[in-house]
Amino acid sequence: MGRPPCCDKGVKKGPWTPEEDIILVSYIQDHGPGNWKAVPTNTGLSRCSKSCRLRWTNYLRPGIKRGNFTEQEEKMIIHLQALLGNRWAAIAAYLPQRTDNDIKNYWNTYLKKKLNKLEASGSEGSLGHGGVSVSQPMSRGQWERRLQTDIHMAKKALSEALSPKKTSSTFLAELNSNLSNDNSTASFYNSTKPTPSISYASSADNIARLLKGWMKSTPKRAATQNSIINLACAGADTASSEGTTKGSSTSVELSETFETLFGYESLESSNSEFSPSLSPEGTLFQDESKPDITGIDVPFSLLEKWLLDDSGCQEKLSF
DNA sequence: AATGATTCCAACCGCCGTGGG
DNA sequence: CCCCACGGCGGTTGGAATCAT
Repeated sequence: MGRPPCCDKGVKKGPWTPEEDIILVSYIQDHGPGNWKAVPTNTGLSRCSKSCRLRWTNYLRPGIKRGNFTEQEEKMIIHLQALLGNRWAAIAAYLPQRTDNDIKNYWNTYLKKKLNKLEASGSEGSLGHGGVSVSQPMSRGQWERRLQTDIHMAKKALSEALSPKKTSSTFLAELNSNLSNDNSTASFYNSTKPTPSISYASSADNIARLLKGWMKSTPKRAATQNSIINLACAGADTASSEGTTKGSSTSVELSETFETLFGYESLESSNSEFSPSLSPEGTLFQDESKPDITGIDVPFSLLEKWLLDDSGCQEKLSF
């Protein structure tokens, strides 16, 4: 039997208006994201719950970077797509500022063509393992083993970082320092060149910014353990998981450690400006759309380094 | 300038997993 | 157990924007 449509007839479809966005954002300000079923009822929006959730997670949620994928992001997507397949939500976990929908669109409209073009032009191997359809000098199994090794190393590094000598603030300071010192990473995080988007996109941005002060007044509501981990690690469930390590004991321990170490207060004090890169608001909200970061194992910078490190078997991308 | 083709992306659709009753 | 509601995910689509002729 077919499942009845989630949306009754009468619900509005199509593009969201600024007014609808404001209503939705206002509601989420008051109640926090979640319980989407109740959103249309409580707001009077003629939208189905899924539509509301999608609008929030893909567009209105703070901390989203739109358009202009950097070369680093591009590489990461290619790498991760090769590793994980079309698991866009998992891939998006590694690109905290991007939504799965965005990545999926980017892949389907741009990267896939690029790769196909490369393949057709005979520059086989130029992507190394990165290209899905490009011949792979290293087998998937080999990549997974390498990944495991790197994850192990990353865990070790994380443990060191979490040693009692280091306070959360120093760790965060180091993290920030790493992010800003590493050229590739810095450019990755700081490339906030505004999208030449339509006017409404900008206004949606502004709507998201309305939330700037909200989390500070209601920090606990949407703040979860994972979101805090998100800030430090920025997602890493699937690298090791691919059906294996979600919720592993190590992950849980690390999660708990993070939870203990990083209270909301420390996050708040370290970020007064709404930053698209390391904003607590952003990451907190990202948690709503990417909650499945339970298997946090690897500091993002390390994983990213690995992903972008082509020394092993990756040649320079030359599109 | 007009028009047809192509690109891009926001939003929708339908399936799946999960948790509560 | 089974059923159902819900949230999440990946695939697909419609139409606006852009490009080519």
